[in-house]
Amino acid sequence: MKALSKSKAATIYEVAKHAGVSIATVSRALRDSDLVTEATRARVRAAVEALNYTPNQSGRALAEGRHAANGIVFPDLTGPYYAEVVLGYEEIAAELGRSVLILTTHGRRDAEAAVHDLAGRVDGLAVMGNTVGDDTVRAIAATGVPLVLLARPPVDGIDTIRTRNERTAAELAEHLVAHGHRRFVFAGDPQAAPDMAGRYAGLVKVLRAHGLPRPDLRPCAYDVEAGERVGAQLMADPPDAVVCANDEVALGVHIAAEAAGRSVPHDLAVTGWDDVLAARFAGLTTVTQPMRELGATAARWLDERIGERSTGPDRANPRRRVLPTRLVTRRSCGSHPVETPDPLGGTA
Amino acid sequence: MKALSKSKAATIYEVAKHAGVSIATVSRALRDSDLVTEATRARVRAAVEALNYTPNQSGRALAEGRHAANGIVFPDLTGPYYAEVVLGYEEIAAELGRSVLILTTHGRRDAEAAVHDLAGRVDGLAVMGNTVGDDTVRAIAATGVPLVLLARPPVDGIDTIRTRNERTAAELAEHLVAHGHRRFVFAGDPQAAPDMAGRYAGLVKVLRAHGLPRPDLRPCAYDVEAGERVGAQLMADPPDAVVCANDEVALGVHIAAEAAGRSVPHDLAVTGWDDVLAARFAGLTTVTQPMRELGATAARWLDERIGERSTGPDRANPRRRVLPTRLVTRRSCGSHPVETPDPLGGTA
DNA sequence: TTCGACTTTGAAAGCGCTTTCATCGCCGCC
DNA sequence: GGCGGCGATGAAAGCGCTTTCAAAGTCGAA
Repeated sequence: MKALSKSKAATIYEVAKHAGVSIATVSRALRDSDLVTEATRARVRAAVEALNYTPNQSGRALAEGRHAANGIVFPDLTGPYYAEVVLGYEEIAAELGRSVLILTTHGRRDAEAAVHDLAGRVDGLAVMGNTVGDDTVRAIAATGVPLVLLARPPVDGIDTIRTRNERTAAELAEHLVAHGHRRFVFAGDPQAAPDMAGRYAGLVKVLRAHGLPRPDLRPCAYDVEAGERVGAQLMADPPDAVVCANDEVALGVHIAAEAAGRSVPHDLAVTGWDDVLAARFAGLTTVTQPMRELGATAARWLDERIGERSTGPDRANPRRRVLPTRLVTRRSCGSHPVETPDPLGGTA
Repeated sequence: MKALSKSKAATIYEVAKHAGVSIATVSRALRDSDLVTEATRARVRAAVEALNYTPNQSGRALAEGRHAANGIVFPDLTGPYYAEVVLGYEEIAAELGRSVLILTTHGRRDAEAAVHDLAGRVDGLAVMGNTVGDDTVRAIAATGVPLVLLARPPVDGIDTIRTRNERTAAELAEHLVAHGHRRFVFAGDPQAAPDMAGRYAGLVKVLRAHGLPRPDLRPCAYDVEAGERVGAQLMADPPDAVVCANDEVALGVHIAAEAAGRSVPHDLAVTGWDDVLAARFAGLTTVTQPMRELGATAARWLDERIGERSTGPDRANPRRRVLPTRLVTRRSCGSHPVETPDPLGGTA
């Protein structure tokens, strides 16, 4: 019960010696093989206890030819969006006996190398959005590591899960037009992420269908501060509606508008995307996405692909899935609400 | 450039054969050792490219005797709190050349075993709050894996980083008392987490100092729904102030109060903890914590401990740090504000 | 009592990599 | 022209574990 001084972790050899058996027996006893006597198993367990043994998982991974770990790559954890995806992913991966390695590419220049390195540590990898280029994705897929792309356009024969952007954006746009809005601004960068491109496209399509002018495009980062800056610029000559790439931007625009003495939705409508908690309190019209499910589905698909790898057919027919999203109308989208009895709840 | 059909990842042996060198040379070429000719290196690189080689990190870890990975254990990613901590941790770990393995103990019964397993995959481990018992913490520390505890009372000689709870809670309580509040409720469970215990203790101390009755203790979970339930119960006979364990609970109470026709802060004050984005929009008085820094500091300390392990002295003198927190007063704490020119910003 | 069939255990190979140590050329120098 | 020295490379050991294969016990039946 001491061993504290040793500072070097015990190995299976020491456990074997302590228990008076071979390392093979120790391994079997710990793996719940029924090839060992109860008595032997007890002795081994006692030795494990005494030496405070923790199996080295690298050794195990090497011997088994698998890592028992999955990776996930995303731009950043900021905001609840990615956090929820990761959580759903981890939950299912853990159920399936896999650890989860995370990697954010946020402010890195060596992102591609880091992802490659990660690929060498895992049995399967989920990649979110525009974190790395298609070339890297293809190269990793070619090494045989199962991959699933999240919120990103499909690449070759690789499994992909997305959320519905264009159609729900169109629905949102129709709603705004029905409110009487005519001059639109889109705050966000369609080039920055595929999701954003879809949202922009949905908006553009509807405006065109109604013979309205194209939205004024204001590329910006995806945080409150960026929204505030865009909002402040707009306040000189406010449009009818500002469709924002996500809730953070929308909340920033909201703040800027009020700071400039404009009222939302009286003077202008503002909408977001993601339905963060704050959206509820700001009365922000937005869109909910099943983020947890996005992560969970990725983990399940990967597990299946990893299972397939040894047997059966390989990446013949890639899986594709688009998860539904849902418009949540609150008061920020227009001054004459047709809905929303509960100002905090939003419509179902 | 194909190898797609193989489905089996290339090893260093195949690269060596392809390049016409030994595996030692391949290893050296890839590790940027200056022991190889530029010409050789180029040949190796070409072979790596051609075979789409990704080094197996388990093999490397085993050979090097290190994992080049850190772990972090936390209850759940829900809410921005843990996400931010993880992000700060990952950022620094990545800078230091370490991957990050996450593990949530949320709804698990085998949490202790999972943490043990994780300990066998990493060079260092951060453990948040009440995720696992002290025994497990001690057992892992005894194996020689450097550990750092976050938001948790110190255990033996193990490094610990916390945020200031009791003192800032006292400050908050003083503020509320100054507002004239007398009957307090604490919504949250001091038994559930050490942080919560500290917040409760700070409140109790101040009330006693003022000769006021002890707060009415309402244990609850830490999400909006739990807050709503507690809030609904309280509305029959509203107290002067509801001090909540975190912002989510506070926002729930807020919702329940308004649903019951009570106004915050006119009829009762509500305060939270964490300063989530929504707190700004709900005008919630709360406390900010340097969560990112919490994670970042943990990653740095671990790196140092890992470095020490080979040389120098071991866990003789454990490190301890308490990160400062800061009261953010907004309108929810009292109806006659002494501060806060900007209703959305809060005071510095 | 003896033999075969199980059951339990041990010896050893091998997973993919790093690294020490030895070897092999090659250069410059005496 | 021979030799020491050095730079580049290869052979092989070993990291901690799992697993195959063989050996050693154990038991029941003949």
